[in-house]
Amino acid sequence: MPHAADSGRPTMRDVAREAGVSQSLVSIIFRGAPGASDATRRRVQEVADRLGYVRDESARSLRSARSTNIGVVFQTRQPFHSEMLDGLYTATVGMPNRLILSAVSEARDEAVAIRDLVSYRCGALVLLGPRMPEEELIELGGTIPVVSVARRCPSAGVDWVVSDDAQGMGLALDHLVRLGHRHITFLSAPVSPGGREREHAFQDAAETRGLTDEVIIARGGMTEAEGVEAAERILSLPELPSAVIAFNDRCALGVLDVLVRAGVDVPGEVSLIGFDDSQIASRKPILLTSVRQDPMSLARFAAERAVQRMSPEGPASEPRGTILPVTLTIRATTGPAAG
Amino acid sequence: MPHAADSGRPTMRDVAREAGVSQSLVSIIFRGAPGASDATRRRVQEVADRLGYVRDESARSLRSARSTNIGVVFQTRQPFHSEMLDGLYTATVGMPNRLILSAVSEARDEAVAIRDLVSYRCGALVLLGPRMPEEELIELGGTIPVVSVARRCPSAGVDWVVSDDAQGMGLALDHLVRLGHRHITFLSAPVSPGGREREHAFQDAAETRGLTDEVIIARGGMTEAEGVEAAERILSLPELPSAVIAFNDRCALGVLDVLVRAGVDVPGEVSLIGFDDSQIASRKPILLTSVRQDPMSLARFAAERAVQRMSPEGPASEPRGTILPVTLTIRATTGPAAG
DNA sequence: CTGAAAGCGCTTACAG
DNA sequence: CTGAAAGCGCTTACAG
Repeated sequence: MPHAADSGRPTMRDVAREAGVSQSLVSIIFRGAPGASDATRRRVQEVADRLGYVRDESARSLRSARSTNIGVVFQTRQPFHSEMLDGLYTATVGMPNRLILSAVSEARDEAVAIRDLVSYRCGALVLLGPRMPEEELIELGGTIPVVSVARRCPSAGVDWVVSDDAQGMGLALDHLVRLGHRHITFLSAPVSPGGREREHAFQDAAETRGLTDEVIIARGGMTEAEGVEAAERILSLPELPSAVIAFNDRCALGVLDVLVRAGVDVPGEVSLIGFDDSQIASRKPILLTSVRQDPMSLARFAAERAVQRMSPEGPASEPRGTILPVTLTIRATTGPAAG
Repeated sequence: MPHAADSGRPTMRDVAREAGVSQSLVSIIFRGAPGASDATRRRVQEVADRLGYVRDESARSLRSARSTNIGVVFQTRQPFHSEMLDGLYTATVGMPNRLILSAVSEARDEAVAIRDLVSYRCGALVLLGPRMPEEELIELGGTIPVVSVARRCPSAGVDWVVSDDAQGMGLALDHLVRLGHRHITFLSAPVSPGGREREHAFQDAAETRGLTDEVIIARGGMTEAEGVEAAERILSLPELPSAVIAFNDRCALGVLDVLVRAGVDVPGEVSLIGFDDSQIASRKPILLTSVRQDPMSLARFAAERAVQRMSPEGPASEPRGTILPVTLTIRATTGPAAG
C-alpha cells in the first residue's frame, strides 16, 4: 500500500540488473571508488547512459557518512557575485563536491537562504558578501564550516577571504599621485560588506602618502544609482576633485555616466578609478581603470577551504583569514592631472 | 558498525522525544498536514526552534511520493535572469514548493545544469532562456514537465511563456511614428533565444505601418559589447537613422554609451528604444525608453504552470504556450524626429 | 568482484 | 492524537 514514487526514473538497481552486476558494484562505479575493473566500469557506464540513469542526489546525500556538498549563498543583482559563481563552478570541475545555490533576493533574506542550504545537508557554506550581523555569522560558524567571501570575520570559527584593499588603495593612489593628482575624493560605502575596511584603507593610504589634507571621503555606495547621486553632488561643488576613487565599479559607472553627460572630460578634467574590475569595466567605451579583485581566485580559495574544512583530515586550526593580492588595471579613465 | 553521519543536527526523532510526542506527529506538523491541534503545533514548533531543528530536505524529498521541487536553470551574467529569479522566489513564497537553482556558466553547460536538477528529484523544470536545440528540449519535455521561459517550443510536451514581441514592436513603432520617425533601424540578435521571433515581429510591425522601405534590420546582439559595435557601424554611415530599436536593454545601453560619447544628441538626433525594461533602464541618467517585459509575471506564470504540471490533478492538456502582454515605458531616450 | 544487510531521516498509511 | 512499520535510493562494511 505504500506509495507510488515511481517517477519512472531508473535506479541503481535497474542499472545493475540490466548490466548483470550487483547494485553494490554500480555504486562503487558511480562513486569512483576502487573495486571494479576498467572494462566493467565502461560497460556499466554505457548501460547507465542507455537507460538515462542519473544518480539520485537526495539518496546519496542522505546515506553518505560525510556531506560533501558546498552550499553557496549569493545575491541576485550583484554582477560580481555572478562572476564568483562562475569561478566556483570552474574551481569545482572534476571535484566530487557539488555546489548547491541559494539566492538572497527581495523576497528571500539571508537567514532563509542559509536554512535552505542546511536542509540540503551541505557540509560547508560559502557566503558571498554576507550581510548578517557579526554575532550571527560567528554563531553559524559554530554549527557548520563557513567561508565568508569579501567580508572579514574576527573569529576563530569562521574562515574568510578578502581582497587586499590596503594594497589596492595603495596602487590606486600611487597611480594617481604619479599622474600629478592630489585632490582625490573617495566615494565610500560604509554599510556594505567590507565597506569600513575599504574606507580605512583609503585613509591609511592617503596618510602614508602625505595627502591627508587634500583628500576627501564622501558618500558613495555600492550601486550605480548611488554613484549617480554622488556625482551630482560633486558637480555642484565649487571645484571638481582632480580624481575620484569609487567604492566599486558599479558606483564608478554611475559617476562616469553623469560626468560624461555633464560634458566633463574624463580623464582630462577628472580621473576615475573603480574597484572589482568587473566585466563591464573592460567594455568599450567605458574602459574604466579599476583595482582588480580576481573573482576566480576568491572563488577557488573559498571552494578549497570549504572542502578542507569538511574533510576529517582537514586542518582544524590554521589561519582563518586570507587576504588575496590585487592588481591595478589601467584603462582610459585615468590620466595626467590638469594644470 | 555502520557510519557516523552524526553531524549533530537534531532529527525529527529528537524533536519528538523532547516535545513528548510521536515522530509521526512532528512530521504532520512540519508538513502542515491535518491531525494536530493548534496548541500542539505551537508547542512542537517551539521545541524545534529551541533545538535548532531544520527538516532534512534530502530525506523528505527521497521519501515523498510526489516531488514538489521546482528546478530552475538560469544564466549567470544575465541581469534579466536575476530579475526572474527574484520573481520566482516571490511567486513561491508560502507555497510548499522549493526552488532548486542550477546555473549555466562558462564552465557549466545547460545539459549538466539540467542533469543536476534531475538528480535532486525536481518534479518540474523552469528553464530561463534555454539555448539547447529544439529536439533536445522536446525530448526533455517527454521525461519531466518543462516550462521554457522566453523561448517558444512548438511541441505539445513543453510549456512555454514569452512576452508578446509583436505587441511590443507595435507599441515601439507606434510611439516612434507618432513622434515623426520613419527611418528606423532594428538591431537584431537572431541567434539568441527568441531572437528570430523578435526580428519577425519588427518586420511585420513595419510592414503593417507601411514603413517597409524606410526601415533597416542590422546586426545587433544581446550584450552591451555588441550594442557598442552596432553603434560604431551606425556612426560610420553617411546618414544616421532617426530612431533605433535594440534587441534588448543591454544592447541599447551599449548603443547609448557610444552615441552620447560621440556627441550625438539622444533623443534630439536619434531616438532609442530597448527591450526588457530592466532595472538599469530606469536608472538616472540613462532613462531608456523600453518595451517592458515583466519578469515578475513571467516568473509567476512559470511557477504556477510548473506546479500544475507536477500535481496529478493538474491539467494534462491545455494550451502549452502563453504570450504575456507587454507595455511601453516611455522615458528620456525617445523624442520628436529631427526636422 | 557478488550478495545480503543495515540504515540515513524522513513520509505515509494503518490500527488503536 | 500514538506507535509500530515499511520503504524512498542510495552508501557502507562484511563475508564469501
